[in-house]
Amino acid sequence: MSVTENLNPEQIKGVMTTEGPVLILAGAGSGKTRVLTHRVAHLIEDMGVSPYHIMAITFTNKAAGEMRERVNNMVSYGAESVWVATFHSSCVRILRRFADRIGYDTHFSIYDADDQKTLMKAVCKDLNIDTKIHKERTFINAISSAKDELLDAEGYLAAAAGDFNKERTGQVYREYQARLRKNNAFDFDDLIMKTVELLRQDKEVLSYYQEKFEYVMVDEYQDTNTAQFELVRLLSSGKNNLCVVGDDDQSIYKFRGANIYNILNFEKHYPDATVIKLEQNYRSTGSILDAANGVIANNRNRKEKALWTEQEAGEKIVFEHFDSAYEEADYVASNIGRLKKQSVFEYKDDAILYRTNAQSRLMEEKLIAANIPYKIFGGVNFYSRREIKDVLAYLKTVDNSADDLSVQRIINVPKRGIGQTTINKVSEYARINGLSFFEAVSRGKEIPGMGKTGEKLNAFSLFIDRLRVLSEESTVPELIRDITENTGYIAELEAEGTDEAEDRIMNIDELLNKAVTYQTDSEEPSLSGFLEEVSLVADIDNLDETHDYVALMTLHSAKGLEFPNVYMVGMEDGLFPSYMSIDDEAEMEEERRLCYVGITRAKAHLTMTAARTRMIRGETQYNAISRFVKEIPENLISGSTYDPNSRNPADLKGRGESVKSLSPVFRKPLPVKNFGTKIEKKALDYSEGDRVRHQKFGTGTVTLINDGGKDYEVTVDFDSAGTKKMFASFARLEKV
DNA sequence: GGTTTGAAACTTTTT
DNA sequence: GTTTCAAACC
Repeated sequence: MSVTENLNPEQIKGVMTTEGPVLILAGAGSGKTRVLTHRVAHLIEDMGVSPYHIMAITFTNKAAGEMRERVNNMVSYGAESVWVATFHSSCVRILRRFADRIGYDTHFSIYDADDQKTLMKAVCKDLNIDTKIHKERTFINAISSAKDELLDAEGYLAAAAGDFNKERTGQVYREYQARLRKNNAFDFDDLIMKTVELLRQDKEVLSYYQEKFEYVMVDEYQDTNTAQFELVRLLSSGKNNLCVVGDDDQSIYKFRGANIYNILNFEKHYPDATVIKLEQNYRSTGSILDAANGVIANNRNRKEKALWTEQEAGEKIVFEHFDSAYEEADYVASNIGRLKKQSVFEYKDDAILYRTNAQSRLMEEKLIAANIPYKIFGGVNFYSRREIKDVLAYLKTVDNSADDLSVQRIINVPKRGIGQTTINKVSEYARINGLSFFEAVSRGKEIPGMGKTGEKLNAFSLFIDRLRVLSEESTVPELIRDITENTGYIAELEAEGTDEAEDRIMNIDELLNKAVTYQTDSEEPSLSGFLEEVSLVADIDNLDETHDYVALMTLHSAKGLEFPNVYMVGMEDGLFPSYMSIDDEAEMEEERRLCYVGITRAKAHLTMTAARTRMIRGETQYNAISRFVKEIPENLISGSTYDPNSRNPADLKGRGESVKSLSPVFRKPLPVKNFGTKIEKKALDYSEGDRVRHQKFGTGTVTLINDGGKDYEVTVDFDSAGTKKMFASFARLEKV
């Protein structure tokens, strides 16, 4: 088949312009993956380029997998030799081969956010920094940003001169980095930065890759950071055939160091660049597209473009406003159920998108109640569960005994009678003698003052040594089985007998399944390879085509996906846009881009919802309708509770005005729902100064009663539970 | 050395 | 409302 079949003229230009730097500005749903895959096929089939010389970098494994599959279907043979990988796994691949050239062992560990925090805690302790005052996270974030900008510890310290706080961070950075080095470990940011360091330092390695990668393509270019840009620049500067694809309107990872100027200034970096704009949208209906355009038009800092579609307007966007987040979730669940029953949409057509992971809980509850299958992506990562991290720590210990963090995590899991005191002694011994923690453990009996515990240390090190021998010839699943059985880890959980313990056993089984899959699917299975795979997968990578469930995820995770029927929930100022970004224009624009991403995920139908009251961290919040909803042209919106002029109920309450008299939405009776959260104002049988009883907090004295219009807000000074503010209808206080 | 309990912090987004 | 962490107790 011809590679230009079914492509529009601009797409064809993107496919055919193979030489030199190319910037493809691809609006949402404009077929950028199509262009990229056809481009690869064109290079191989029509131009005779060897697949070995082609590189395509993506952000997620899912995107990489899709591209590989589609290329596979288009070219006759050799597609598997194309280097299609994420930024991080590309770097791991390079480092696994050449890390020894920058002073690391190629059996390195990869540290995730939890590991970083543990390590940082130890660093702060050593430097006598009180983590109550200076949070580990603050240091980690500062170091991460520095690494995104390719600034090492010495550079950071040099730039910090005179600034006391920055100097402290610089010292923390230096020590943190020394520890990573000692543990033979990289954190996520290191993977990129150290690869750049390797390529800059070692001309041989650099020219090896420059000669290899004759054609380099980068997807989601708007989300690259400075380090990633430099990596791409280095790798592609052999033949200088670099093609980047992105959409500045979908840049949503500034907080992670993404540098939007990489795309905005691409033509400055590469003055001879060909710029191609893909503006025809093939995904969404006219209404959805107009809504997205209406919102994004409010951003000032963007490249002008006009996304258009040949599709009809289709259905209007539905907006519904509820009294509480419960009612909101209930509406979404019953709506999904109804559409399924009417055969309008399958479950797999539906996605519920939210700003924060915490919002998933309520949705989950209502979906369970409605008996609707669903799957939550993101949130608590499978690989960050305790039992999984424990098993992985064993594997990391076997793979890289210099990884003190992993050794210390499992040396007393399950309990072996090796406590903190012993660990401190061993650490001290290791430090004095310049050994790794594990080496010190092996010499446990030599450590002064160790006594009987020395035997326990010895037994542990022999166990690990045996595993290490075993790992030489056995498979990863065998190794995991050996660990969980011979340590008594599973037995301990079984003995516990709680539901939670059962869940943990199931999770370990799941890990075992993944190991089996890895062992059979991978060309050259190895322990390092398995550990690498589990470190670098994102939850979203597991969303497949054949599923039969509703997908729940954050707006961030949804980038790059599409669904026929999308619900954007929690459309409230303070939640989305987040209160964190409300008085910063740049951050507000990023939130707006996030909204744009959300809207453009929808193909046929889009519903937005908001709640007047919502519990956040145990406190009730009052939020106004998101400004983004109001930025959508009014004629595109329908919905029984839509009122663009509705005001924040909290503002009204403060001035003692009745909410009812001001906001027309409140006058419309909402359909009565048959669950117990409906707010109903009833006369109270107690007043200020009375003694009352609460189910949970016990007895107390009423100090204040506020008329909030719809409900009374009662402040009670409890005898033992302190002062609490609550709504009368929820609190069900009893006069005593 | 291990377990229990209560306070305190946390939530914006993640490869 | 949940999770994490330290102190106090066993």
